[in-house]
Amino acid sequence: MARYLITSALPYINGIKHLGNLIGSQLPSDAYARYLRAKGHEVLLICATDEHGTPAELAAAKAGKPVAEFCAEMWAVQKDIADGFAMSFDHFGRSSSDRNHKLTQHFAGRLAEAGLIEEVMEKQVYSNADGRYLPDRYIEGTCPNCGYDKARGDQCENCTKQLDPVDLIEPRSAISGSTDLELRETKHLYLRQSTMREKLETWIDGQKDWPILTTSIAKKWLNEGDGLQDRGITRDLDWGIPVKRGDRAWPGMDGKVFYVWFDAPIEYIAATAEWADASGQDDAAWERWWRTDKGAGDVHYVQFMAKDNIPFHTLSFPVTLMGSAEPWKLVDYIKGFNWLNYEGGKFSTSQGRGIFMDQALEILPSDYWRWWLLSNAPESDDANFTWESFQSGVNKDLADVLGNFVSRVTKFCRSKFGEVVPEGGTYGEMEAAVIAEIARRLEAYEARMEAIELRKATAELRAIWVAGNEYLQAAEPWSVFKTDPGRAAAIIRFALNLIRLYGVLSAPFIPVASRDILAAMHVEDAEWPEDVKTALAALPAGHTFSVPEVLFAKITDERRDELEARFAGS
RNA sequence: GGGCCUGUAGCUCAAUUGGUUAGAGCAGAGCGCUCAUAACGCUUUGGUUGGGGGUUCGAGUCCCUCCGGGCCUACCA
Repeated sequence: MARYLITSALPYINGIKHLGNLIGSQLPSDAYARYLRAKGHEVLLICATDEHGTPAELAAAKAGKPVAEFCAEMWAVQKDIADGFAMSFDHFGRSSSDRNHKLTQHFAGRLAEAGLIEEVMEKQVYSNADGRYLPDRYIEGTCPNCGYDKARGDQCENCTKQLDPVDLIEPRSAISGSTDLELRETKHLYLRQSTMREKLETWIDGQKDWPILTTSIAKKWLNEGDGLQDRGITRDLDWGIPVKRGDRAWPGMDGKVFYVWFDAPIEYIAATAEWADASGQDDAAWERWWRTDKGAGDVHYVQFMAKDNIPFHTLSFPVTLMGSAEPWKLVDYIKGFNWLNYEGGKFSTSQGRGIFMDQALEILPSDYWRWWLLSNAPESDDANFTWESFQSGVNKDLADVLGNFVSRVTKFCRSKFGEVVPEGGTYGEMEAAVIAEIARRLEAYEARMEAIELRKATAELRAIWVAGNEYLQAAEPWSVFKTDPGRAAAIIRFALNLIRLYGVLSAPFIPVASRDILAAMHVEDAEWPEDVKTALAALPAGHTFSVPEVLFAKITDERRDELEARFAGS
């Protein structure tokens, strides 16, 4: 029994996320957490919405709502959808919470005391028409390098040259199109990351088991050019966490807020505090997960995120934690994911291309998506969603292999023995062989889960399901029944126990179906098996069950074609 | 431009980190079974591991080079 703190990257607040976002962090973190809980570990799974920044303000303006109201509504929407996908978050927080305000200001104060904050006067583009400062990305103009007329202030998408907004010819606001822009002097706080470069590198070099994807991205930032650069951690915005030094005002920083990337990871901690508050616990309850001086020394902390988030989790956030000179828990393992593409291209919000989380739930139950996404997770490379692959995965794995196994066993039993585990007969070599096979597969399955190799884990789980069909085919209870009903009873008793075991083992990936399977078997609480032979004796003769409804309906070719056309985009 | 990842069967992926004959699932072919969601099981077709060169007793794995795909490059998050 160990203690695992697990965080999923925070989904941004400005809209409903698509399936690529889902498989990039939330879904794998849930499968991992469910597995560890089932194994009896103490687990805390944390997620939250990331609510600050210019895009949130613009999305709110577009919706015609005050930003605070907009974020509150979108948080509720995202929470509902997460519930719809059976995410087992212990807490789904908000980066705009009071807890995060306090903690973010606390960290800023500590960093300032440690001499890691520098005040810098800089020039920022202000748009009079929009009444706001514009981030580089929101300034458009003609590229001085290639003449492309929709170049952005940070980079020209046409020639990929990196730009500064002042380089643009005829710059305009990307929000309003206004050319009424001016450069204004404004003061900002910079986090002196560069001073901690060596400390970070030592820390990262000590992480021998991190994936290449993770360490290579981190090392790149540490060593490229002049090395790790200092980073602005404040912005001229209304919506955000006001710049304060602990609980004291910060002279000269009135009206400014912390940069979203400074406060977002701190929300991992704040959300844990929100969890304690919501469950009526005191500060010690969350501090034992985060403070190594208050009980977090034995915590194993795993972060899930897509690859674009890695620099912030390997560099900026650790600088915040280490720089505070307080004993905060640092991440032990980062699980990074590549991208999920849609039918060979990118998911696109603006073009309506691909599938969004709310739409997915309207089409089919969450387990269908969970299974396909997790068994095709972009772990080693970008992955590709196609309707054909989705249909095949759902129909073959879920309907034919698992669903049909449950169906054939329970229906056969009902017709020959009634809805009760039959008695009589004995187990022989055939059953011993199945027990050995499943024990071997289970060991592999557990090893894959512990290594967070989810694709490989699903392959092992599938093989465990297949073993049931192989057994049934070899044992032939439908033939044996005619000459030796007692032996047929033993076979079915064993097969019904396999169903119960599948219900237990499948829960990390398809929790709803697992619950349905166990409910059909009239099992209240199912523990993860210590020993396969014992687990396959859990349902004794005389135990009743109910033949379940069809667990997984197949996706027909017509349905697939219809969905494919519907989501093709404009 | 720079850096990183990647290329294995028609498709999606493996290959115990340099070790016998490169394996699975899907798709295809054949056979079997009839309990079951026309489901299941068995057998089987299919690869010069992107091309070329090198190191080695031995290379899918290491090195060089060429070709293809992808990502990152710090103010979108």
